[in-house]
Amino acid sequence: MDIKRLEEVFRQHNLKVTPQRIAIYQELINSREHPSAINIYERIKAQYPNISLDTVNRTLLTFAEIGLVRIVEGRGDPKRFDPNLHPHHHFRCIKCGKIIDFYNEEYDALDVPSTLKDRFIITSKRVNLEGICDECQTRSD
Amino acid sequence: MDIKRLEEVFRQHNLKVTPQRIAIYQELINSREHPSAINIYERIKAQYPNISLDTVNRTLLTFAEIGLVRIVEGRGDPKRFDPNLHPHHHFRCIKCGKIIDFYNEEYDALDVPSTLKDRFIITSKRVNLEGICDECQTRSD
DNA sequence: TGCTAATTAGGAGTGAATCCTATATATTGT
DNA sequence: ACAATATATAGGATTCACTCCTAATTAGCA
Repeated sequence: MDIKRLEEVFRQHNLKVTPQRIAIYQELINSREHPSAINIYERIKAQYPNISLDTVNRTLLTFAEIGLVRIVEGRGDPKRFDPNLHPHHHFRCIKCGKIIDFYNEEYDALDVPSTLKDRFIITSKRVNLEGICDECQTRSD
Repeated sequence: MDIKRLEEVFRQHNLKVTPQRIAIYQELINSREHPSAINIYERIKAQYPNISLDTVNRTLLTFAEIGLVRIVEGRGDPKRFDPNLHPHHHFRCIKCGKIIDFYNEEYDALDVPSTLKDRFIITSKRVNLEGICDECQTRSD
């Protein structure tokens, strides 16, 4: 998504186009590792030394609300954010915490059981894999 | 799992059989809502007024390590615990946070893509659904 | 029953996220 | 271009969920 389009999305949701918002989004799409708010905050300080962590956090949550990013599913540690809106799934390494996107049409096509579909509004369906990544397998610790 | 069997599991892992450990496990299996450490702590205080939150937390993490419970996947809020070791999946309500177990053989039988199987050791595979539960749909808020 | 290592209680400390409020800024109308 | 105003931000205080530390206790064994 280019900046023009991003500004459009902001305006569609009555959000002002601020340099902080744009910088935060750019930092997010330029990183492949599903960063946390603090990751983003640390990196963005080079460009905006006075930016506050609260702004980064608030902005990322706003992005999640308007569907511009997703909060990655995990186990209670710092929230991590994902700007990839294409259907995909995650593998998470239980040793180093690395999260890897993967695509799989069989997973995308899974049906939701009708007992659930009848009772709940389903907004998201993801397959989450966990295990030990290649690097952590060879690392001697 | 009855107490006899539980004590056996503790001993198998060289964990001492303490009344706190037993009470925490019982509290967990007696609740259907995937409670957090603080939930358990609050409830158990009726029985053990002096139990410390640290004990509850530490114990639950120990249980997770030996595979007696699972930490539920979520989005960075307090960790929640699940004593159900049968293959199952979760629906989570994005409004009230309720988590509902469901069983589905198609989901259980999903293959892991070989590109991942070759590279990583897979220890867990879960389908996570999200949406709005029946109660939150009718609730007027 | 006494010994020893594991466990616990309670309080201090930490890290992430949120709240508060005065200041600054993006947008709208003129 | 400028003023008005509603939003957003910075920075600090606060809250929340753990996690660490240490002295006292206790389970399990000899």
